[in-house]
Amino acid sequence: MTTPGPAGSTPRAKRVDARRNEQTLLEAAAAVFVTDGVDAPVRLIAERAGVGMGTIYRHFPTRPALVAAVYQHQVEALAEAGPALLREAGDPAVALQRWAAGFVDFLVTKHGLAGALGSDTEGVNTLHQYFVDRLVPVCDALLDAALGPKTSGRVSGYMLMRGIGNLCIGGANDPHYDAARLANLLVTGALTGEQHDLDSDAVVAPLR
Amino acid sequence: MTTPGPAGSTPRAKRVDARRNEQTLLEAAAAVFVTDGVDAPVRLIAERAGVGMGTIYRHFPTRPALVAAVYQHQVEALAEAGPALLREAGDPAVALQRWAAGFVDFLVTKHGLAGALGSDTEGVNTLHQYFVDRLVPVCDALLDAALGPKTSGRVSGYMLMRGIGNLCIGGANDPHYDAARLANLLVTGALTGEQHDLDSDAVVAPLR
DNA sequence: TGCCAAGCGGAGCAATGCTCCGTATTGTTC
DNA sequence: GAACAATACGGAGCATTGCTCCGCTTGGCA
Repeated sequence: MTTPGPAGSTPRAKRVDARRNEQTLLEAAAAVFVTDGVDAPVRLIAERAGVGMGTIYRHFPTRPALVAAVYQHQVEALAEAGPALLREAGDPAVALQRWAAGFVDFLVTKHGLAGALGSDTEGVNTLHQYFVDRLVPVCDALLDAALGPKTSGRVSGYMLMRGIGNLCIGGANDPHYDAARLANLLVTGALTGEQHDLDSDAVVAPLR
Repeated sequence: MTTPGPAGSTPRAKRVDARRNEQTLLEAAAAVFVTDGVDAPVRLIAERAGVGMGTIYRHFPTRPALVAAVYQHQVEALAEAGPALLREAGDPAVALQRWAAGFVDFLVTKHGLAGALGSDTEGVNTLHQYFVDRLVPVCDALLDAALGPKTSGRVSGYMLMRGIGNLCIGGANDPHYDAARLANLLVTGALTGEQHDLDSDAVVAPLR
């Protein structure tokens, strides 16, 4: 459904200036994201690309969509790294730890990406959606390999990834915060299994 | 330094209308936070309190400061729950797990609090600061009790709390996400200790 | 009662994501 | 090569934020 495809009348290819602008925009956005972080204003990207606001929004329906497009390659690489690690590493648990480390590194390298990923507003966050669709199956496969076939209580790849993603928020500006370390601990916890005897009500009651 | 104190000439007590407005504002803010989440616009709070924008900003220098003031009681309760749990529970590890569960419950109950907490912009986020000052020592004490006196490699209370806080971001709107569960796993990981053999470069290299 | 510091309200500023529409460019058709 | 849609472009403008500024009001002391 994403490629034009020969359904109905041929929808006529994009004009060359359109294609060129799309490319220019991707490059400009990538550059701006490096210098100003993923939260850089759209206007800045437009200016850098020598293009108007409207042009951006014709090519990318929303801001997150642009971000998703910029990082598409890297997400792809990460997705492919999963099976590869499983082959190379002897222990599937190690493979999972390494893959998680790679994911963390990717997120913290791009300032603010993790944060942008987390804002699941309205359920129509393209960025979030794209990451989930592409990477969750990979993560699930790693978990399966490490813990055996999925049991009902086991943590899902989706949860683990969202957890890691959230841990990567706000890492910069804070030398005392180490997202990689925390993610490692989280994965360790996921591999270890859950402690089940908690009854939080004792603590929680006085707080409401 | 926060209370007027008898340094220099007595600075004259606040006027009654000012005190009344401050109280009204705290109540209005609490109410709005419940219905609209912690991210509710300041204008809305002012309107609800029947008060102008300026009044809010005279009483609370910045938006996060208002949020901090609103949740002061609960934070206090959570801080006091730490030592209590340590006394009651036989196992310090269990005490830590329970305390963490209470922290999570507090954060997810208030829509968006965790997110507001995370935005450490400019280093002058009162909200963040307040939580850290009051709760980190408690968390450290629990960790000490569970893992013995602090060793160089051990995760710090600060990191653990920030990690848990981040895990609580975006929990609502997503039935598949369970912050409490992830936090539990993270604490389990922290109690278990770290896996040290990761060499993320193998995964990471192709991503940059 | 008169005075004035303390307090108040809300218009206004700057930043941001996104939309709208008049204008310019492209590529097809003759 | 010229005419003419269809497509694409630019950027002014809208709505929403957090926060500031300043003229007016009011509490409380003398």
